Amino acid sequence: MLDIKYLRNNFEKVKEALRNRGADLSLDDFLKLDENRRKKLVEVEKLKNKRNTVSEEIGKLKKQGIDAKDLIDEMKNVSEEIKKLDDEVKQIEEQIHEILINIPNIPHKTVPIGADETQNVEVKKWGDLPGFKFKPKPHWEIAEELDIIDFKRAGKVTGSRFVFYKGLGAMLERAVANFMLDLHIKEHGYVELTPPLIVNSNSLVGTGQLPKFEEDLFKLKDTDYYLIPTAEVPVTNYYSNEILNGDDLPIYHCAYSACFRSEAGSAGRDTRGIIRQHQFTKVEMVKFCKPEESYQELEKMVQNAERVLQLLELPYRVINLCTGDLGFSAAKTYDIEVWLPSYDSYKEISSCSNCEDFQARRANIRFRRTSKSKPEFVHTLNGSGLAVGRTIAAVLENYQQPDGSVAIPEVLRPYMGGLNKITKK
RNA sequence: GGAGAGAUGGCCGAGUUGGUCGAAGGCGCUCGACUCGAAAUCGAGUGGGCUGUAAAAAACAGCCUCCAGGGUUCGAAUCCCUGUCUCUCCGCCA
Repeated sequence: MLDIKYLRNNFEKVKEALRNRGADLSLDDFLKLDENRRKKLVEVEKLKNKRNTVSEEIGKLKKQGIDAKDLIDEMKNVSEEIKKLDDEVKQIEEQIHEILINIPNIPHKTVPIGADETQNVEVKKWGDLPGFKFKPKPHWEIAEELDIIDFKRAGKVTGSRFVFYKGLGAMLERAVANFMLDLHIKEHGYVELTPPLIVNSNSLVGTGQLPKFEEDLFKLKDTDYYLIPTAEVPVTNYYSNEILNGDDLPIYHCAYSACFRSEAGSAGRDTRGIIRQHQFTKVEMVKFCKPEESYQELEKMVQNAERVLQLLELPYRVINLCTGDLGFSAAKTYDIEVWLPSYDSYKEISSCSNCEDFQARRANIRFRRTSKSKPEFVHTLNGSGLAVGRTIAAVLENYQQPDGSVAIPEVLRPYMGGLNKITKK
């Protein structure tokens, strides 16, 4: 959510920023509503002041046993008038809130201006692409042949876009997750949280998935609960409605969780394999920091995510998303894309965003620089570190051998009981 | 799921026959005095949001805020309704 004062005073600037994002929003009503609200507030506050002072007087008179009937009658009218005006103000405020809550974040000045993903800017490339001397297979074929992922039975048990990991596949899933967690906890300074996988709508508004993107979520019937689409939601909201101590910032949390996405509107995309699932696991990184340090923290977070791929020795590139490709809450986002031979291209495996104070304002997360200072909104960041399913796909494809087996990356072996290879039975 | 109790400021905790209650008292914290310094003691201060004076800061004034949302009333922390959460007991369960 934008600061209402900022919007009021930088109206044209905001409109331009939204145009760059391709967000077609009409803000025309805003200024009028805003002005009207303040006019009405002055009016009603004056009346409330009168009511407060006179009511106090009535109390005093009654204590002395003096009849205050005239004053009470007068106040009846005042109270009615107040009720009427209060309703009007409330209605206006709802309209203003409706507008504010649907405005996406303003892109940072270092974000390239562009209409869509074709105008994203590659900022880094790492690693050598595998030079196969045989025809590499896509991960779903490798996995089925090794009997480590079962697509068919998941379809039977649940439906499309679900899988069972099986045997060494299931172990690999745990290994990848534990490797990532240990790295972030022990070397990058993150404190692990195991979050609820179900959150209420308020939390989803806090991080920006609601109210605009409800169709992407799984909602639990007849409740206010949703399955989380990412651990970013519970972890960011962990500090909602709190005022943090400035000395404790920056705060780093990581969380391993399942994520649930309806994938509405992506029918037909990535239908094979484990790239696009309704349920997948992910290690998420979330940071809370002071405004002046958030961009430096974003760079560090990207490095933390990159480190996972470097240690796994998987080739990747880093992309600076352009204005037209930014997510709703993000002011700046780097995507990390891993090399996937079956796609003959790079595929997103992490997305690291600085949301500045956009989520903090929605979720009301503040901090005090010193015990005497006024509260300020923190900046929040989030990034995948990494998506586990896509990492497994990348490992299977990049580490496949001519005989159909898959070598296990060095750093994962301790997590696989020392195993160095997954072979056919 | 059934029965009961509760939710007050950073924390503890008064206030529940409605009327100077934004809220006693204590702790904590900040500043000052005392001290070579510290402790102890004494004094002062100490929530948040919104609006106006104003374009902004300091300041001042007003409004809102005692879990949330409604209601009764001239007036609600106090009364009524709904919801959320916490605790105790019973049942069930990993």
